[in-house]
Parts: sequence; C-alpha cells; structure tokens
Amino acid sequence: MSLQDTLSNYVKQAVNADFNINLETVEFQATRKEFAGDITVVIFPMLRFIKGNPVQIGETIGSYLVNNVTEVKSFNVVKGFLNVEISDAYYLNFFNGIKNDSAFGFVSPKADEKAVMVEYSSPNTNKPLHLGHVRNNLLGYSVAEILKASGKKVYKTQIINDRGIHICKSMLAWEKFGSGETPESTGLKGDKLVGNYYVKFDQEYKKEIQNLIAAGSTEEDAKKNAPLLLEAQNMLLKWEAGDKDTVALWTKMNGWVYDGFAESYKNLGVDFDTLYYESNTYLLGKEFVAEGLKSGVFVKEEDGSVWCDLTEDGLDKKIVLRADGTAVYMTQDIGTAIQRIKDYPDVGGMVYTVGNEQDYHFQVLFLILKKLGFDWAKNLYHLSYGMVDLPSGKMKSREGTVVDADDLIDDMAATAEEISEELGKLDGYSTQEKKELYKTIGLGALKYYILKVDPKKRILFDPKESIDFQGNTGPFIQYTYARIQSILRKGNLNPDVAINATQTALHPKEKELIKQIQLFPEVIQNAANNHSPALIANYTYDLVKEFNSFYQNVSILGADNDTEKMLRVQLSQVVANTIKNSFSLLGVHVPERM
RNA sequence: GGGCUCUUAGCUCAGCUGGAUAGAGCACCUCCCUUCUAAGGAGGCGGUCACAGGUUCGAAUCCUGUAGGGCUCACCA
Repeated sequence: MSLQDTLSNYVKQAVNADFNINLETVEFQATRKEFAGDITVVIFPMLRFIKGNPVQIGETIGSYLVNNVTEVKSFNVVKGFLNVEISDAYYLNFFNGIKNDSAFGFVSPKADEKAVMVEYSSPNTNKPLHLGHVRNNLLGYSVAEILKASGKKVYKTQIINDRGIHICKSMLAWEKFGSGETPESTGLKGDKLVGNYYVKFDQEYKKEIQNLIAAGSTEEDAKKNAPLLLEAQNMLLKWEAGDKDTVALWTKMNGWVYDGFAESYKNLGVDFDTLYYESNTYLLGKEFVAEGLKSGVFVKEEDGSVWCDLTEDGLDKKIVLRADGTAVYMTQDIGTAIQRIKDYPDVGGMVYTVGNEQDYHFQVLFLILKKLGFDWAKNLYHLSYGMVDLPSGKMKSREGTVVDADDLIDDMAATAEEISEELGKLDGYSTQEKKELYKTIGLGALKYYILKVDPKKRILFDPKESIDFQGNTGPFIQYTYARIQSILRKGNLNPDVAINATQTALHPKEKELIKQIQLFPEVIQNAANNHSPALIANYTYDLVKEFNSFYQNVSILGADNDTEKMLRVQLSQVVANTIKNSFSLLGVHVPERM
C-alpha cells in the first residue's frame, strides 16, 4: 500500500473517531517547499461534512496521525493545510527496497491484457522527411515506449502512403527530366532525389500554366488542362490498371525512397514492428463500404457515390467512395484499421500519431468504425499534435521552406562538437567515440527540445536560433548522468549494502531526491494515460535539478562516514538509472562522459 | 459563417482530478572552480495568468461571452 493510501485510511479513522463522520475521500498534495513537512492533507473539502475551524480540525487529525502512524514524525497546520512530516526511516526503507531494481517504475506487460498498436511517421513517398515528420516520429516512438513501460504490449506500425497522383508527379518528372539519374549516379539519398523531381514537377507545371494563361486561357482552365497534369493523371490510370512499365518505374523509385527513409529512421533512432502500404490496403476498405451499404450505415447517391450521414451525431455527411468507384482517404483508413485487427487479433486498441489538421478526419473515422459495429473502435485514439511552424509560417516542401530532418540532425551534432571541443573534457576518447558522443548529445538536444513540449501545442522553430544546450535541455540532463558515472567510477559502489533505516538521518537534499525518485512509477502511468512524453521530460528535469543541487551542496565521496558515503553513492546510482530509464522512454541515449 | 483549438514573465515553456505568496529555462545583474566534470550551483530582476462576467470557502484551472492566433468544414491526402 502506498504511503498516501495508508495516510488516507488513518485520516478517515481520525475523523471517524473525533467527529463521528465517515469521509469518502481525502485530498493530498505535496507540501510546498516553504513549509515544513512532506505531504499535505487539505482540510477545506472536509468542511462540507465537519462543521468547525479548519485549523482546529487539522490539529486534531494531525495529533491522531502522530500518535497512531509510525511513519508520521510530526505535523503543523497552516490555514486549512495539515503538513505532515514523514520519518527518515520510511524513506530509507523505501530506498533500500528499490535501489537494486534497475527497472524501477516499469511494469511488465500482463499476459491477459490486450495489445496496443501505435501508428506513427506515415510519410508520403515523394519527399524527404522534414522537421514536422521529426516531431511525429519522436512522439510516436516515445508514446509507444511509454505505453510499453506502463505495462502494455505494443506494436509500432505505419501506413506508407505509396500511391496516388502525387507519386505519379515525381515519377513523371523523373521520366521526362531525369536523364536516368539514380541515387548511385548522383550520390544523393533516394528520398532526396525523388523529392527533387516532385519539386521539378511543380516548377514545370507552373510554367505550363503561365504559358496557357498567356495564350488566353483562364487560370482555372490552365490548372486543369496543363499537359503535365494530364499526363500524370494518365499515369495514375495506367498504374491502377497494372501497366507493367509504370509499375516497374513506381517500384524502382519507391525503392529509392524507402532506402532513404530507412537511413533517416536509423539516424533518428526510431523503429517499426510492422508496416502497412496503402497500395495493399486501399482495395480492402471498399469491401467494408459494401458491407456498410448492406447494413445501412452508408447510403448510395444517384450518381453512385457512397456517403455516411453523421448529421445526427453533430457532424456532416462524409463521402466514403467516389462516384467512379475509386477509394478516398477515408475508405483506405477504414480498410487499414480492420486489416490490422485481423492481422493482430491481440490488439484491442490503436493510437494514430497524426497532426491536428486531421482532427476532424479521425473523429469521423472512429465514429464510422463504431457504426460498423467494431467493439475495438472505442479504443482508438488520435494522438493529435500541433504543427511545427517557422517564423515565416508553415513549412512547404514544394516551396523549399522546410527544415530537412537529416540536415538538422547533422547540425545538432556539429554544435555538440563545437561545444565539446571548447570544453575539452574528452581526453582519451578516440575519434570514433567522439563522433558517437556528438551525435548522442546533438540528438539529445533535438529530441528533448521537441518532446518536452505538450504534444497538443504547436511549436515555433526558428532555424536561426539554434537549440539550446544549457538549462532545461537534453544535454543538461545527459551531463548530469555523465557526472554521476564519474562519481560511480571512483565511489566503490556496493549496491548490496543496506542502509540502516532506523539509525541513519537523512540530509534534506537526500530526502528530496528519494521523494522525487518515488514519483517515477506514477509519472509513467500518467504519461501513458495522457499519451504525453512531455510529462516524462518534465519529471526528469525536476529530478536532475534536484540532484545537481544535492551534488553542489553535499559532498558525496567526502562524506563524514562510510554509511553516509555509501548512501550517497547508492542514491547517485539510482538517480542515474532513473535518468537513463526515463530518457529511454524519450528515445534519448545517455553518455558515460561528456 | 459552422465546428475544434490556443492565449501564463521580454523570449521558450511547466502548472496533476479547482487549493497556500503562479513556477522553471533563456536573456539581463551579483556571487561560487587549491573540493566528486562550471554543459553546473546560490541569489536578484521580471506576471492584472488575453479581456469581461459567472459558479464557491477558494479559479490560471470549471461555465458563458468578447478580442486575437491556428486548424478544419473537398468525389485532396
């Protein structure tokens, strides 16, 4: 039983004994720094049941606690707040109990519980990844890891958007203007090469539009009738008809892109358990549209298009199949969801990591799946996140105003190198070791910068102002970890020596640290429930701040006696381990030195 | 126009299901390396929590309205 539960019971007992009233709940909060005590009972809510002066009630309950609960050392009452001080022995017992648990806070998956599928990344295969995708990937990966740590079995997946008119555009441009260029011949990453032709298409298309307008066409007509667009549309038809050459070109160019993506994913440190391709699942959705027509969930219009009427649910009518019978986005998403549950029967819910511009889409998708009668539809969650904007506004691939993912990662590592070189603490590290360290630090800065912000909020990224390495940053936390490693190398840690709980007095800084460590399991559950890596990041930052204050104010290796020293070294070790574990949930590595 | 969402210090962000004098980092100003890594620590400056009402013992937090920003309402994805 947790301390809070124990106290809660005793508070209820006290109220029953002294006021003859049965309380339903007791409200707690951490005691604020400026007051003595560790945990605070808020008296105000009790006033609805107990008539009286809150200070007196607090005094009465406080006395009861001191007399009846061994863990309670003393108390004080300020206004309606009963501040309770907990004995050092309690914290030391707790610490002795968890200090050798290298996975403290993590819950192993239960066999009988349903798994969760987390979808993230899901890029189009016609342009390289940019900062927006980076946020998506980091969020999805981190939430998946957090869910795992909270006790869920998790599958990571993505839907690869590999078909459609936009893909044909880059194919066509490459065919017309590419003169046989390949990643090998140019030395370009495959996704970059293909992305260039997507841009090229747009440029040439715009030229054609201008020419048509000059020749007397209206802008609207010009946009519709530009020869390049017609060719691209024709190419899509050929692709859908299975034309050999078109499919071969499609396969080749997508292959380039996948190779490029694989490299970026590796750079970012994200991974997937299973992949879905839109070209494989888009037909599937149609089957279920037919089913839904039979069961009356959908309605067919005179022109042949199929709709779902959601007006009774406060939404609009939504198209699920075009008049010509081809699939729309919604059709595919219906099919993909169903396919996934078929493939993984142990999955009981899914998380979709997709930007908040698609809030409405997912609201509709989930509702349709419910209407189709799938019971797992109630466990679908849209992990909706805010856009990453530049000071100039939105990032647009076709206009070249994007922050490229690979470049950004390289830049971060370069900054880490500059700072490290300047500080010069890496004597004895090989060039290779240094290079890896710079990447660890650079990625740490980038990932933490993005993940510490509430997913729902939009991020403004100014490429001119580089990401910080000081203060509330990834490198600051990594630095603390490295510092502790240095102590552990010198400290002769013996993790098995138990600290005598009843005969050891805790330094206030030590107690604060143990209290902070104690929060970790709850933070993981909270982060999982809220799908928020930011909660993990903020927790870690608080822990690290607490440790640095301890480190600066208390001598660890120079402690007065061996017990004291052992406690402090062990405590440092547990803090380091917690940093390592919490950072692993963010996908950030920690260095031995820096 | 309808729907969703956001607005907290000069800047970037915390603030758990309503609770004590709203907290961090950056920036700016002081101090602290003959002691375990100064990417650090101790302190200072800085706020009408967009605005106006309401709910109650108590509101940054809940409700309503106003202003400003974002997203969305496609046989695009």
